[in-house]
Amino acid sequence: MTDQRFNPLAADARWQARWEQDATFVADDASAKPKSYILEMFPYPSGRIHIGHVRNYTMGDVLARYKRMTGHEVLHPMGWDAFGMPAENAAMEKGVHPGGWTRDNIATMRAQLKKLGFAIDWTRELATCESDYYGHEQALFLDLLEAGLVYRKESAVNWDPVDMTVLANEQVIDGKGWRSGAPVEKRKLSQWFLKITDFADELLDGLGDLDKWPDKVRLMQENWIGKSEGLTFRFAVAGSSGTVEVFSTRPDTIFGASFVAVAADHPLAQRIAADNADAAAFVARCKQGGTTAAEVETQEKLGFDTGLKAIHPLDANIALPIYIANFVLMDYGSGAVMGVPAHDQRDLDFARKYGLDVRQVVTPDDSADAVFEGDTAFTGEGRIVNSGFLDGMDVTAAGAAVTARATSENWGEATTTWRLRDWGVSRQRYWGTPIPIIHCATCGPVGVPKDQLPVVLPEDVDFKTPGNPLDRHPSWSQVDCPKCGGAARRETDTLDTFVDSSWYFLRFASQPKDRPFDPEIVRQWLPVDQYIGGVEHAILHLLYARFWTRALARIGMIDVKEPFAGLFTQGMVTHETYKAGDGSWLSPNEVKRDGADWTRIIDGTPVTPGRVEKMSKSKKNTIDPLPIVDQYGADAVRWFMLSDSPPERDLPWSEAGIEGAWRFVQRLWRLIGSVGKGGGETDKPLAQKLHRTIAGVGDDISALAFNKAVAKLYELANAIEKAKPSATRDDAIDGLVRLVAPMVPHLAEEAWAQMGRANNEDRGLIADAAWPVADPALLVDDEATIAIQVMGKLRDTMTLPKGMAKDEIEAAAMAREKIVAYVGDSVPKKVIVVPDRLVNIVL
RNA sequence: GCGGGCGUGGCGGAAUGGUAGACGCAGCGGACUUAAAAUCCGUUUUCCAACUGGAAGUGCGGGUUCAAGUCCCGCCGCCCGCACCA
Repeated sequence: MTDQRFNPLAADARWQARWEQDATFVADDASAKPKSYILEMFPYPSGRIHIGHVRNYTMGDVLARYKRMTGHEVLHPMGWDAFGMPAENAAMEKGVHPGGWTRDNIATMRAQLKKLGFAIDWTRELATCESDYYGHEQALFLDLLEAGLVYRKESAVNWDPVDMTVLANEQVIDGKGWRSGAPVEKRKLSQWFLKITDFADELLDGLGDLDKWPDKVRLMQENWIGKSEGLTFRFAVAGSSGTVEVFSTRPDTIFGASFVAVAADHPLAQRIAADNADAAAFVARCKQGGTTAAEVETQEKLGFDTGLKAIHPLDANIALPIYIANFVLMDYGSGAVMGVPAHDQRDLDFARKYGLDVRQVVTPDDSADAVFEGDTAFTGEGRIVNSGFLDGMDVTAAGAAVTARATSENWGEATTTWRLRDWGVSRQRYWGTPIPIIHCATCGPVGVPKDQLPVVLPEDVDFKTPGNPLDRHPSWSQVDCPKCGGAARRETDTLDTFVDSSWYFLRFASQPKDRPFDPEIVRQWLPVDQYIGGVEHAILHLLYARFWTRALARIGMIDVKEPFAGLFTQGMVTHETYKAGDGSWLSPNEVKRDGADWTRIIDGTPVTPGRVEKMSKSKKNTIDPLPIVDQYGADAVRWFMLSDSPPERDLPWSEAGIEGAWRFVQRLWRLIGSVGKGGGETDKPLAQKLHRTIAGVGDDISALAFNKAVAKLYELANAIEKAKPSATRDDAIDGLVRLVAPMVPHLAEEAWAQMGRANNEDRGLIADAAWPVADPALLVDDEATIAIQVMGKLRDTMTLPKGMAKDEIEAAAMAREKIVAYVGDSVPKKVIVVPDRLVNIVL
């Protein structure tokens, strides 16, 4: 009845054209069905689709198709995160325009995605680099500005003194600019910030409701927001009227303080540096190096003794040296800390280095030496010692006592501090959304009136000189002030691309021309039911999108607070690496395998296979999925993406794996071709297998456990192959086709048509067919295999009817020949019986 | 440095605290074939015994439990994030 072999090249094109022609996957805003919004993180148009994309979109696609078959109206859109630095780098390196480069890449990648047969509603495609997207973003920015959620302040950037340009963190390598090689400096610029800290509490509390998010992501966000309760208090500075304010989460250790440290850009440090050359040199040295936390925290801890003394608020006889230190961050707390070396590792390292006192004030036992030995700080619970009125209290009580005293004596107060900082969105770059602000000498910064939006990026820019082309553009920035009409200047910074990705899921739901979205339609689709992307976005993108959504909710534009009800973080695709004799990396298509050995194809020289690693251009272990799609068809590639590795873990790409998938696709095809040979016979074991598979595969797909669904489908296929022709077998094949349809949709459509089902249901497509329903009666087993252990070791198994009483099971176990041999004459001390599972005899 | 995760055969992995290794890949043996491809059948944790069996075994070291891959404590290794990569 069917062709001998499944021909994916013909089938893929045929069904893709059919789906497009029928508008099969176009989401209907007016549908009465329950909605399901499935979204994968949209790609950056880097040039070509890579395997990671294929894996990501295949997962979402299976879920989207499964939801369709289970009666949902599915929204599964696709777009392009199209602004960003790679386009500008391409412009500088290849002399192409960022816009042209980006749009060409989009065209290529769209065509590539279409070849994979994804069930995407392409009518909603968007690209963030087009003014019909970013213009609305500018309007939203102005709304937030009006609501008081946007402000301007100074903030440090990485400055390359040779290229005279701002560098991104990834452009700073070992503290040097990636192009110039010059040591990078921190430089302060006036920049725009969004008040995400206003939402810190909400964003933290909201995590509690996100029960379909991985715990690890919620935990990471919780730690990132970093709520900490403590005491803000002031030290008087000896010999002056000034004070230094510090924040500490451990006020109980206040008598253990042996120094105070301030950040290099703390006002006190600045003041001292103004008339102390050594201090100025130290402050300048702290400005060297990059701005990242990792860099700051791995630097050698350095301090500069200012000579000033801080008076201990609880004992005026204690004077603590005040240091300027490179590990204290101006952005956190008050930019100054008290150092308690005995109970904080970083403080201890610092004290040892500079020969400062180390006073122990918390003890886990009764030892109460005033002097702390050793190089490991004690940070645990214990009793307070050497601390005057606090002695004998536990850590919590002592903290409360100090806070109460500070409050009553007015030198400090209980404070909640957050690690989360406001979101700096200014970027000194061209290829991004222009910030819709006009700077006027008399009126200050003024928002561009909404009727003048979008502020469109000029196309005529040059990239021959480094720095921001918008800033250098001869006329673009010259405008009149919207308020006073006087000569003014446009803001030439653009928005962080994370802003673009903070609301694209709203625009997918609804895209009117005259406003960012229609709130009514957004209400229907949002929240996204299942969002899928890499863990690398666990914090920034996901937190910013949560914030942006809440900000829009606060100003009354939408009523959803959490954009993503369900989240799944998928693993990377990895590949073995290969090294030539000279140590250079080789790509997989430059090498071949001879038995256990690997050789280089061009000259037959030996090759050393290396570790399986994340695909990267530098190690040349990348695989281009498109030639593989052309060779094996979309279904084999999709099947391989789903089999074996759990989706949250890394997937090692292998030639053998794709060939295995190809063989399975062909095997399925032959199996389906054998349908219709049965008469009226039934085959109960096969029916049970089918219905268990139906139940299991549905559960597995819902949980995104695709590898488990695949394993169950293999088992069903094996069982059908072994079964004799029967009506049950034909039913099982029908079921199998429906069950594999979300994963190998082209083959399933082809089979559906060949099986003559095309005219029976809906529009004749399996994409619209119903997901089978498991018969509960066939899911239960009437027998159980029971393990028999003696002293916890498996010695025998027996098969008994399900639901037998414990004592009957025990008696049956004790009567087994093997068990009698093990137990002998001894009387068991105890026998544990888990009905239908196991018996454990303890001697 | 800080935060988070992961670690099970040759490989990818499966396993509500209850029979570790389902399912797949690769390998090995066989059938079919003039031959090959394709396909099909069997086999495959390690060690000892070589028949039926026994012992060890889930990164390392401890612990809880009748029972631990799973729970607890301490390590090691690798991966992700650290606010201007997306």
